Amino acid sequence: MHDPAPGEHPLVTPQRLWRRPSWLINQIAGHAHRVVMQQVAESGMRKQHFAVLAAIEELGAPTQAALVRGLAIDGSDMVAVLDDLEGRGWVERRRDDTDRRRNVLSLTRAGEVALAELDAKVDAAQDVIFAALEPAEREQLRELLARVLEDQRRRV
Amino acid sequence: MHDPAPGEHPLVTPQRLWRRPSWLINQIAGHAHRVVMQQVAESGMRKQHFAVLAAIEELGAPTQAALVRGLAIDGSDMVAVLDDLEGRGWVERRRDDTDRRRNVLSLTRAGEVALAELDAKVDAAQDVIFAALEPAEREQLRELLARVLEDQRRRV
DNA sequence: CGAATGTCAGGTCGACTGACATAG
DNA sequence: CCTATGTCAGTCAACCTGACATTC
Repeated sequence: MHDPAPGEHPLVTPQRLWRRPSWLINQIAGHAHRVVMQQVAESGMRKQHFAVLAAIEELGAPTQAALVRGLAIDGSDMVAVLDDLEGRGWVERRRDDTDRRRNVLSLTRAGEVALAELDAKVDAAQDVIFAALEPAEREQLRELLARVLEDQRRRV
Repeated sequence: MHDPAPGEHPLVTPQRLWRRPSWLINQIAGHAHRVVMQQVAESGMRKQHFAVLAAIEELGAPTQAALVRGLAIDGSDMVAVLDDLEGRGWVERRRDDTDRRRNVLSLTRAGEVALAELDAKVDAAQDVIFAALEPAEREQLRELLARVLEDQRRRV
């Protein structure tokens, strides 16, 4: 289309929505999801795969149930994600001897390598998403968000 | 730092995720979605219905395409939302005489009433979601988010 | 027994893609 | 011709529900 006027599509959004933090968060979450996925999809992964890999490495040898609670990923989906990661040889599931209901998870060496790659890509995505903010402002935002999330979890 | 812990589950989440604003935003967006939906579902609505109603009222008599751009709702989904709103008698679609590709949208009086109700419910949801923040902090958060979103839209 | 864990089948909402007819 | 607009069909990731067998 030709561009005669400076604003061909004004891209108007009602004040009613700009004033709701929940709407803003939702929009940004959508954008963030797109950016992260674009990075992560190059390795054939999704966001949850990264979260699960990161959690397993950092938490030592967690059970599935621990990840379900800590990552707020549904138990049904967790099964599918772990099936996938196990199929790639990045994660090992083994039955806990002391409580045979539980699966204890661990990373393979290939899993650690994959995690390191994903980690860099997700990190790069942050810079794209929050490019508008100075480092100090980004940290300020992070802190406010963390407090909101902590409060939300406390009220479960 | 330590949980008062009536429950035995520490609810551990890796630092790797808490340090990524995009993960925090995603978690909060999920929670916000739940809270808003719970409010709005009482009227048999969804979030997008509210956004569309609010946009039509505030923008005057927009076209569908204007809403698609301004609200970042996909054109396909917009059709379904408007079908629904029109079916309830809250919105009217009429062909634009000067450009017969376009649908011009307007609220009925019943639509205005419904919007007012939804508006109050969505507003109440904000207080639940961001209860952890003082009013000044909430405004600070809103401003940071708005800048991130403005930047994101500028880079289309 | 009751509770927790992992698994499976299925449903919903929102984001998206591709195709299409009509109109400018 | 080419673009914009609205519509339709259908995919996909994330989220959620309910049921179930096994184990504590």
